[in-house]
Amino acid sequence: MNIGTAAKRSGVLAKTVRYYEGVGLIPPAMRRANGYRRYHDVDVQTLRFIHRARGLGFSVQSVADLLALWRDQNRASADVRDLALQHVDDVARKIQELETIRQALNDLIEKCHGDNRPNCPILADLAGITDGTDYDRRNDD
Amino acid sequence: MNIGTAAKRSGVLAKTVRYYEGVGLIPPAMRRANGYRRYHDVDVQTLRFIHRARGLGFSVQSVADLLALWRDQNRASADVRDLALQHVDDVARKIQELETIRQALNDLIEKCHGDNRPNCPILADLAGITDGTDYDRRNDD
DNA sequence: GCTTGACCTTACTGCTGCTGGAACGTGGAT
DNA sequence: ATCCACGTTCCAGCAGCAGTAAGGTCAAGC
Repeated sequence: MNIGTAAKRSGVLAKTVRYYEGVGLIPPAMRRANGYRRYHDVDVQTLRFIHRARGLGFSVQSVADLLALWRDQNRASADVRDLALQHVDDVARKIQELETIRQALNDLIEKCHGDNRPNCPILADLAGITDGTDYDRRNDD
Repeated sequence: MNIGTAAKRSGVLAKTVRYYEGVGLIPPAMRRANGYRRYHDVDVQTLRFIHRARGLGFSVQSVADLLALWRDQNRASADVRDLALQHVDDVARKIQELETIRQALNDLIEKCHGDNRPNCPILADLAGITDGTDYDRRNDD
């Protein structure tokens, strides 16, 4: 099959397949006489694997590692698990950061009237005004 | 003061200050006779504003919008609030995505023995094996 | 006067992970 | 003959900086 078919069957865009080849995530495809890349079912499987792993947020480098383990019949499942643990750790940390941000934003939003008047605790906070002054009676900036 | 001092006082790296000037987030600084950029307290205030806004995850473009509102004495606080609401929405969506990923990863990790043996439900899942077969009695790939 | 070291300047490259476009060749149907 | 969908390569661009090169400047110490 050509790249378009492999792309459709795997869920990876043809453009992205070429990119993956370019960065070495997948080996260079065999070519037909006309120069077209030729793919087989096994390649589609690999692309699906990649697609799922990327969907779980693994970096392209990590996907490369996972692929290597997948192909290694003598792998230890502990190595795969470690990769996943490392990743879930990163994800958890990222979630924490975003939760902190969300909380801070919600606090600020709650305090802001959101009307026609210029006074705004959000801007006041960004500007570094953090005292307890009633923002309705002062100039934020 | 020079850029290094402004950087230290604001928390923004000197390099980043130049970048912000380059992309138009802040106006070009006045120069001394020797070509050095010269900053004043008001610039440090602006940089701190930017630093905080970036810390809350606002994009550089959004920070530009916030800065414009900050400087606009006739702004409506509703406009600021809308920006914040839009952003907190994006953050919440991102958190949701990451939560979904985390859940999926944890489910997989839980199923994986993580020992010396090659059998690994994580790889099996990525490979698309999703039936209920006991993974201990089959070959994942 | 000279060196040292910290600071400043510009300009360019690289990072992640694609995505879009230009400019062109190919294949199959009408 | 023509058309369109598909394929090819290469180059540029997104965000938001960080790193590095190759220099200029300035104050302090000897």
